Amino acid sequence: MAVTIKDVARAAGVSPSTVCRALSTPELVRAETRERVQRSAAELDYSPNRAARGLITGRTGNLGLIVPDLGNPFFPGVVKGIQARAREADHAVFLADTDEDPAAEAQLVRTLAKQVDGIVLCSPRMSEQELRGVAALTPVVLLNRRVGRLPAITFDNVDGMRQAVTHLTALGHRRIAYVAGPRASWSNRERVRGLRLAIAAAGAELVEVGPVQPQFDGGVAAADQVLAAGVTAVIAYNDVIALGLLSRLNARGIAVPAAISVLGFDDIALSAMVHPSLTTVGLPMKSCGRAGVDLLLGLLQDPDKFGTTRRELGTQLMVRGSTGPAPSA
Amino acid sequence: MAVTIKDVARAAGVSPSTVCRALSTPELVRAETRERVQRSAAELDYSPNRAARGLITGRTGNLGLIVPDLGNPFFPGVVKGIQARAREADHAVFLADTDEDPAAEAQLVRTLAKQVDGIVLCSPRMSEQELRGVAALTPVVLLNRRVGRLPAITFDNVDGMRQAVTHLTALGHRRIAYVAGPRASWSNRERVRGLRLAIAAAGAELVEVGPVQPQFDGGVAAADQVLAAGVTAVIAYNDVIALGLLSRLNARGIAVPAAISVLGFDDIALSAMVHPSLTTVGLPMKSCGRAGVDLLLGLLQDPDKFGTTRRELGTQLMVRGSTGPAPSA
DNA sequence: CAACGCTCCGCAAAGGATTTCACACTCTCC
DNA sequence: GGAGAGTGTGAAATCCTTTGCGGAGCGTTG
Repeated sequence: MAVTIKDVARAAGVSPSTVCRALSTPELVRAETRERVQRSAAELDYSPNRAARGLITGRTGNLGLIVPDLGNPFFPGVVKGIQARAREADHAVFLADTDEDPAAEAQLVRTLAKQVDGIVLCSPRMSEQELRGVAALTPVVLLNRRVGRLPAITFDNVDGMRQAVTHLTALGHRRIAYVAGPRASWSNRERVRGLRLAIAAAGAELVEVGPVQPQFDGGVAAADQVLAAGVTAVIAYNDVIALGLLSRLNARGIAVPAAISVLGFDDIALSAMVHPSLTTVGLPMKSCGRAGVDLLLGLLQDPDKFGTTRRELGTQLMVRGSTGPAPSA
Repeated sequence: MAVTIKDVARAAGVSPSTVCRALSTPELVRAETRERVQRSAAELDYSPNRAARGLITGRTGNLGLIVPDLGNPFFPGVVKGIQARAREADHAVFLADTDEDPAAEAQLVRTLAKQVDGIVLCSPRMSEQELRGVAALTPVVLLNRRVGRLPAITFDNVDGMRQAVTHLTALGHRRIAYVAGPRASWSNRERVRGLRLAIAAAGAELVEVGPVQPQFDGGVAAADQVLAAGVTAVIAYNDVIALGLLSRLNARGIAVPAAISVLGFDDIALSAMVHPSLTTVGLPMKSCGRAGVDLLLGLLQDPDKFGTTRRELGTQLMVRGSTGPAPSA
């Protein structure tokens, strides 16, 4: 039923070999023949069966993409970037959502490994050891995590925190709370590191709250501790937590930013839609996805390319309505 | 490098044919042999090359999934449902995001068609004609859209609107605005239909505003028209528009729900996180995804199964903070 | 004892594309 | 005019798995 290389060969009056060459290495076939073949292929709307090709070339033209939770608005941005770049490179993308289950991650890599040329692992939750294990199975690129010398795209969390703290201290805040994300999270550790550096440099004071789940309810739960800590500003591990904070503060009748400033991380679309809108450290999610695919495809072309296998992307503070001058009291 | 059926055959001291049979049709091979083969396969961690299998069986074990925009929080829910169900059935999922481009949809179907057993089309934007065209290429299931007799999973929009209007009229609202989504949207047409029925049944009055883009800014843009219409309640085509409404109303100092009630559609996660939280008609997104995969897999097993190729899922009004009694004035 | 039937397994073909190798042909140059 | 180089094409092998067909071996029956 589907049109095969033989059909094209018959239509063009040549052998399958020639069809293959005319389409994949045109310079090897005489101009006249080439055109005849290409015309026949176009007329029949022929495109090679990728499975059959993969069988012999060893390349499938597919990429795997594993994310912890599509429901977290951070990920769709990354996924879109990956999608777009992969399509440009004529690759299809297998998507798998692990529901935040580290065990499922490793399992899925193993399953996908045989069907793809490489896998993009988005904010993987599994241990370093497991990660090295699966990296031995198939080419892998890490997004938003760094482990040893494995290829990875990350954000400059430290500089992001510097921007955040600079913004807050410029507004007169001297005592700042941080609502921590999961201890196992690499990006949380990086953000804490950057935060401590920036706080120390500014001579300010830091109060750490948490860790909490990086979800709305985590922020809700942390809000009262933040208030009890007597700070004038709070930085959340991510925007979703910050939104939870805003919600609870609002419910308790605390004015934002008049009484307390709130600052998030990620710049998910939602952040601009709430009231007050959320000041946040923006991460280039789409670029991250694109860069990840670029890196992976590069690695596939030239497997021993060391050196540029890791990239760090810049961040940008988005100042909105949830931060303001420290209360003069 | 990868372990093939021959490796297993050698290890077990049988032919590749026997290995294949022992693993896929165990009853055809003697118990003793079967166990030996299965043990060897397990030891070598063998699993059949799906591309090679697909080449001969004609089934790839892959499904395609096309969504207009992952950034719209409605879709990740559906995608997660699809993911989960597909994985249970041991199928992998190709994901493609069209960025709301109807032309890309048709193109992607054509590209994916050869690599998958069937495709789930999520809220497709393309025309009925194109839709029928691509349905001829490969088995297709529609989600959130109905066209002729094509297999489809939809929501009971009419009943959803009935619930919404019943809720509002019970609160004393008599004059209600509707902010319409895109004219080309099937679900918008259905919602309008249900709305008119319910409004007529309740003897209330309807003011239609829009259509606007189904995005935050669309809601922002519609808010002032809604206010000018002198209504006491407004129903939005979807939650994202409703959030835009809330934002603009808040900016203009209009109290919600004291001065005006706002009601959305979809129940995206965000709706519960804003202030006031959004009353909305909840759609079972995950179930929708699961049902779509079920339908598709059923169709693949038995291609001539007419009758149960279309399902409509119930909706559930989620009453939250954005709706209240009509102002007594 | 011969014939038949059954079970279990191996051989070989098939599926679609790529690639190596060899063949045929043209052209050049001695 | 024939040897050699170079170009363009086809035949056949290969990738890995599945499956129709047939053969070997054994047990049963007339």
